[in-house]
Amino acid sequence: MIDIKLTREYYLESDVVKVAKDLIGKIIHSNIEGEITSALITETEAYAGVTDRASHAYNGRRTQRTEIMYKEGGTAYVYFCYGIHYLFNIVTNVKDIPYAVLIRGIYPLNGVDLMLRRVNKLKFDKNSGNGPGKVTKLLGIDKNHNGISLMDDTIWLSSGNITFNDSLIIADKRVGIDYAGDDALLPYRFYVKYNDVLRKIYE
DNA sequence: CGTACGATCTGCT
DNA sequence: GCAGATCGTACGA
Repeated sequence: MIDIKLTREYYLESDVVKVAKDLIGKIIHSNIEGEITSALITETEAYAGVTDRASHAYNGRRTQRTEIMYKEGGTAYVYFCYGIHYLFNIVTNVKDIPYAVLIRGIYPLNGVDLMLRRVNKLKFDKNSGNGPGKVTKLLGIDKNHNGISLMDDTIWLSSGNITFNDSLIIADKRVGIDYAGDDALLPYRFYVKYNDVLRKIYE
């Protein structure tokens, strides 16, 4: 099975929740100043645009920051949070519909030494890639990557060659959005249980 | 212009 | 388990 870069069509999908789930098991790659890393996507969250109170674009909010979310699917939306962290999102759907998927967890595959250096650690454990702030740090993503196209060769995704059985993918409510009222209860977060497949790759 | 706070992580207790 | 770090963004005055 060949590892194929995800195309524009993939990101134009209108059901952002479906994309969030489908991204589990895909591979994310970064080439930051010639330093290449890749990792398996293990946790995501969907943000469903203008009707989703948890979304930055709720109620059609358009500001300098959120403008990126209105771009065509396949665009990177990177923003700064808690004064410390950059969070990486993938814009989906067609232009002017501000849907996005937050990447919350990865397992390092290639460029492991480089990633360890970036987080100043000696070795990984299975928690090293869970948390959206850790994801960007491991991959070397920061605000310079806000707005770039995932068709380019800086940050891109590929199909990978792993398919997780549906029963291994858990849907749950999203994290850290208590202010979103009822929308905080929506099962828009997806993650794969640490399982034998991962153990085999990772240990 | 001033201020409140957030899609969090780490290290120490 | 909790406080501290640390700053861009949004919004109201």
